[in-house]
Amino acid sequence: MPRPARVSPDRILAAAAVEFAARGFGGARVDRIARRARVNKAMLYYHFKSKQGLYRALLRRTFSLAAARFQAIAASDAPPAEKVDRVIAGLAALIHDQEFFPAIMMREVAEGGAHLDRETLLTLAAVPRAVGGLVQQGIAEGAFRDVNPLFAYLSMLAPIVFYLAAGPIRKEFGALHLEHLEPLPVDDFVQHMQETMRRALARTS
Amino acid sequence: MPRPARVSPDRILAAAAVEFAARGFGGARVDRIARRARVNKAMLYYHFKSKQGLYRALLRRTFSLAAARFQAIAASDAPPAEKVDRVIAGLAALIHDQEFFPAIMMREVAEGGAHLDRETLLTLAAVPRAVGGLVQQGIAEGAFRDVNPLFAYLSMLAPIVFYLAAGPIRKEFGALHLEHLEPLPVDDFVQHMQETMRRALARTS
DNA sequence: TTTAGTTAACTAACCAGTTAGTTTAGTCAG
DNA sequence: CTGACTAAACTAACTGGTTAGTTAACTAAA
Repeated sequence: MPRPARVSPDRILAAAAVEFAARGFGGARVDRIARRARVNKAMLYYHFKSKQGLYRALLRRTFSLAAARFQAIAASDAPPAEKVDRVIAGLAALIHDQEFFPAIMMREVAEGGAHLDRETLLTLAAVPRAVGGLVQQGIAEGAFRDVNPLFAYLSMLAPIVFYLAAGPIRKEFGALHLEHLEPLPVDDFVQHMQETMRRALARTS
Repeated sequence: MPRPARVSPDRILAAAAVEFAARGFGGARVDRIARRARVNKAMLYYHFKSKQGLYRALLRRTFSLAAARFQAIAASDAPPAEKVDRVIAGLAALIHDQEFFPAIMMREVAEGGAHLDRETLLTLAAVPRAVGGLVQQGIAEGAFRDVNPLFAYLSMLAPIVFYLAAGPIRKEFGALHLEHLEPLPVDDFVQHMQETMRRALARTS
């Protein structure tokens, strides 16, 4: 029988999330992740084999969480417009629990998936597929006008990711006393995006 | 009189743009930038003092270009709705010329402006201010409904930046034969965002 | 001669990954 | 029950390659 782990890999993943979100794959330091997780660096290699392996494990876990959430919304029997509302609010809620998500998402997009293997890419792809499918169904039902589902996916989720990733830099602006760039409640922005998408997808112009 | 530079700092900036966009500040290697620019590494330190100095110079140049473009649109006498159309198309055009822009922008947002000094932050802030001002004017003129200008800025530009930054990763998806994620013409997406924003900002629901 | 521009070679620090060895929990023969 | 045995969990110290930044010598134009 294997001796139960005293150090859960979850603690390493949590520390890795902070480090990768703040500095990116190339800027992240394995020693720093180990120190933050209060774990010997070799334990990290014992559990995840390499820096890349750790990174991929983190992304798979994160993206599958997001995809599951959106698939559940798509499978529900709410009207299409309400599903879109829930997707937008759901992403904001997901990010509330997983603060590192937007930064890592934006970095990985910027990097062109350079550190991802086939399996991780497939997990990531499930996210736009779930949302795109939900939009397509709304079009088929006649609830939405005829838009490209991938376009709709991007126009509803990119602003949320951007807004929440930009929290720290808005704080920097605040320190410079720049008007009109003060932080505002997340819920207000969620509502704004819900209204925007309702108007963007409505069949009657 | 100073001997004219045989190696223009512009070539170093161009090489730096590629490297920083592809790998981020932490992942970028100064030697690689120097090699790509066909310049001795010491020349890079001669002109830009440090890796950080080079990075900041690149961002200042890029952001001031974007801000100037949007300020010109804001100052024109077109109707507000058309100004928004032009801002969206203008960003896409800017990125067409400066392919590295979306990746660097997304990374810097993710990093919370960690490598930026006061001057560079002010240059960056000019971008949302120009666009936000244009929206506010539209509201004052009664052409737009009452929305938060910063929210409008984010919802119109984040999807464009995201879409264009995601080009490489969409290519990866394509290699895995994932349906509905194939690359589509940029102009189609620009049109989609113009229509989305026209609907989102229209005063009559 | 002065000064901006340029270079190859150097260095001190850093960093991903390894290794060799220790501890601990569970197994099982007697 | 018990003590030898096993394998997973864990650690401190190390290694070899890399990296940002420096230096000192050189070139050529004014």
